[in-house]
Parts: sequence; C-alpha cells; structure tokens
Amino acid sequence: MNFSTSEENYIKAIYHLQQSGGTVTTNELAAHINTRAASVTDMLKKLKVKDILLYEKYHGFQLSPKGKKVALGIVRKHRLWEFFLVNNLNFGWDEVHEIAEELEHINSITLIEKLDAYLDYPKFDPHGDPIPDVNGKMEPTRQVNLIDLALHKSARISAVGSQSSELLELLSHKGILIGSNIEVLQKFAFDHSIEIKIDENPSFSISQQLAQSLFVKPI
Amino acid sequence: MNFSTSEENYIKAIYHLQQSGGTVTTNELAAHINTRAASVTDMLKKLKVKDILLYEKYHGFQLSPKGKKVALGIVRKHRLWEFFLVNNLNFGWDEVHEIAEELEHINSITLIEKLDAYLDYPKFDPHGDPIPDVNGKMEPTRQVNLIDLALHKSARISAVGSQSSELLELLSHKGILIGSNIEVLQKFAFDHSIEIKIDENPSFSISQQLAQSLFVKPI
DNA sequence: ATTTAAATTTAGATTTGTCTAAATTTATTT
DNA sequence: AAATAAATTTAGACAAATCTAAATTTAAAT
Repeated sequence: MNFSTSEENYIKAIYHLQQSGGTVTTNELAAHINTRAASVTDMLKKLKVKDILLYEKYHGFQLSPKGKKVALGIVRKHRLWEFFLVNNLNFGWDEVHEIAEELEHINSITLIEKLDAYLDYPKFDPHGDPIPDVNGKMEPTRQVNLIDLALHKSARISAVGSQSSELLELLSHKGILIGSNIEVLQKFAFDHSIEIKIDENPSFSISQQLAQSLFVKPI
Repeated sequence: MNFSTSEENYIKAIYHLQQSGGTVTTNELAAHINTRAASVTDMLKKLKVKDILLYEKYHGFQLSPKGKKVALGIVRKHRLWEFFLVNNLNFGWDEVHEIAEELEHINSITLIEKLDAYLDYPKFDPHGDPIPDVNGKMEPTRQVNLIDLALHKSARISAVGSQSSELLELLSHKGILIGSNIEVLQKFAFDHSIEIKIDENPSFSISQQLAQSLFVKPI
C-alpha cells in the first residue's frame, strides 16, 4: 500500500513516541508533530481503517504490526539519507535532519536499495541511531543516557535525543560533538546538573535537561 | 518565494513547452501534464498573481523572467539528480526519470550546491541534456534531430525527445543507447522511415516517429 | 459518589488542487 | 458576415488535510 506524506509523518511520529512507553495519546502526538488534537483524531481514524493502528476511541493507540513495518521503512530511508548527506555531501550532522525529513518520503524501493549499497550498508546514522535493514532489523543501540553514566567512566557521545534546532544550537555553542570522548566528573544533587569533561578540554557543567538529551556508549 | 510541488510541475512543463514555440496553450499544457483544461486555467490564474506567468485570458501564456528563473532551478535539480542516479547509484539512464521527478521538489539550496560539487559540476545529464548552473546558464545543446542528420554523416546519439515509458521500451527493444555511434544509410520518402546503422551492428530501419524522438551530435 | 478538570472527539469551516458540465470567447467555414 | 466548431474559462462540487469551537468521555478531587 501507498501512503501520503502526511500519513507517513504520523506513522513515524507514533513509532518514535511508542518507543518510550507502550501506547501513545492524542495530545502527546499533537504536540510532537506540532498540530491540533482534532487533526490527530482525524488521521487516527484513517490509519485505523488502513490497518496501521490499533486504536480505540479515548484510550490511546499504537502501531499494528503492519504499521510498525511501514514505520521502520520510513526510519530506514531517513537514516540512510542522513548518512549520505553527512558522509558524502559533507553536511554537518546537525544540519541534515530537515532535509532527510523531505527525502524520506521519496517513493522508490530500488532507490533505497541502491543507495544502501552505494553507502556500503551502514549500520548507524550520523546521530548514532541504528539503521534498519530491508527487513526492519537493526543493531541494538547499546547506548546509555548520559544521566545514567557512572562517574569517571569513559564513554563516547553517540546520539542526541532530539533534532530540535534549540538543542542543536546549544550543543554547537558548547562544542559538544557526536564521537567525542566524555567523562562525568561530578553530579550535583541540588539541580541534577553534572560536570563533564569532553576530550582534553577544560571541564564544564551542563543542565539535567541537556544531559538527558545526550546518549553515550561506554568504552 | 516558495512553490508547491504542483506549482513547480506546472512551471517546469510550461518551460519545456515554450522551448518549442513561443507561447503555450491551455490544451497543450493539459495534455502534457495529464490533467484537464479547467485545472490548468485555475493554476494559470494563481501563477499569474505570483508573477510567474505572462498570461492573458484566451490568448496563451508564457513564463515571466522570474518564472523562467524558477523553471531553470527545477530543471537544474532534476538533471543533477538524474546524473547522480545513473553515475553513482548505477541506475540505467532510462530508469531515472520518475525518481528525479520526485527528487526535484526537495527544498534546499545547500543540498543542490553540495550535490553539484560532489558530482564535480557535470554539464550534461545522462540523457544528454545540459544542466543549468546556479545562475541558470547552461551549455548549448548543439544536437540535431536524427531526422535532420545528413546521409552518411557520423554522429553520436545524445538525447531522447521524451521520457515516456513507451518510447523507452521501444529503444531498449531496438538496442538504441545514448552514446552509441549512428549513421543514416537511407531515407525513404514514402513513409519517411530511415535506415540506420548503430556502432558496428547490422543496419535496420526505424519509423519517422521514432527518428523524431532521437537527437544526435554530429562528430 | 458527585463534581470538576482534562483529554479526546465531533461538527462544521477552510485551503489547495482537482474534476465535470455549462457558458463564453475565439477561430474556421462556407 | 453569419454559423459552426474548437478552445478556453467559469461555476459549482469533491477529496485531503487542516483548523476552531462545541460536545462528549474519562480521570481526578473533594
């Protein structure tokens, strides 16, 4: 079956939201894709008819197995394009989200297979997220929220929690880059901020909120 | 200014149609983009307001200077993507039109500049059509319709007149490829068919219609 | 167990792009 | 130059995706 760009955006958003906490709610989804709850309800009904959603009025919803497959296909396209943009076209990893957001809706199975081959079947995108293969299978992320990293344990920054431009702006201001080495020097109970050291630079502190948006792979 | 996919498709179609014969007519355009005359009229009014079109009711229309610029931008994107698909992703030159048709609507100036650089600023796409540069300038095509090629003059096949799947099917059946050498051995007045020889293969004849869809560069 | 608040859904309107059928304008014929 | 044909435009309708405002359902609080 074929889906409109709008339907695909809903499917993808539901996929991401249900990754953290079983079913998804209307308001949650509306906030996430920057639209109104009423619009969400309209789309939910459509997706239910198309067998993409398990949905009961007033009681939240989640993707059907079929819906999950579709979602993984979109995620696959998004991450492959991001890989291409950063690796081949020399974009910064923090500049590619929006473009990939458009490219992911290009409709051609052959295109994606050929792109995958051209890129030599990458397993992770530039943000550290795993790229699903043709069957939707992907490597486990094996990454930890920075909040959960033990004191003085070396790790490498592997992913960011969102692609919001506000977050990316802050990261670039602080000089925090995917791939850098990181170590937590101290945790402050008062505001849950933490003191970190990146590579060989002088240490500095970041807020709880920021720390929660960073993922690392312990070395 | 920004344009919808639909608007862009109209602009591009008008550009191509006016290449052969000053102003364009409503029916011509409707036939070309497979829609109804009434829909065309609706869009013409919108494009006129946006200063893309020089248009007077009942009397045909053509792109304004601004419209021409927009059109060249779209053509540039289309041809760069075709080049990428054939050259890098190993598509056949006869398989890429539809995909490029989607990719050309991706909205990012940086993307196209980086793609252009990555491809090393190609001047012609895989069909032999020139690729406009950032300012809309491009090489003259310097190609001739096969119908107009003199007898026994060597030439190289450089372009096809349309991307219709019917044409591409016939070309692939006859083994006619962009880049091959070609020579016209005889022209038949009765039905305007012509006898041709491609590379070192045995000669065969093709219809007037087919010949008119082939363009060559004399050597 | 009511009442109140929050979340969700419905009803009805709007925009974009399309369509059919009817009306109008221009071009062609005799 | 009037009559007919062809091309074009208008009028009104429709589907997709969205919105606001009102109604309904569920959850929370006394």
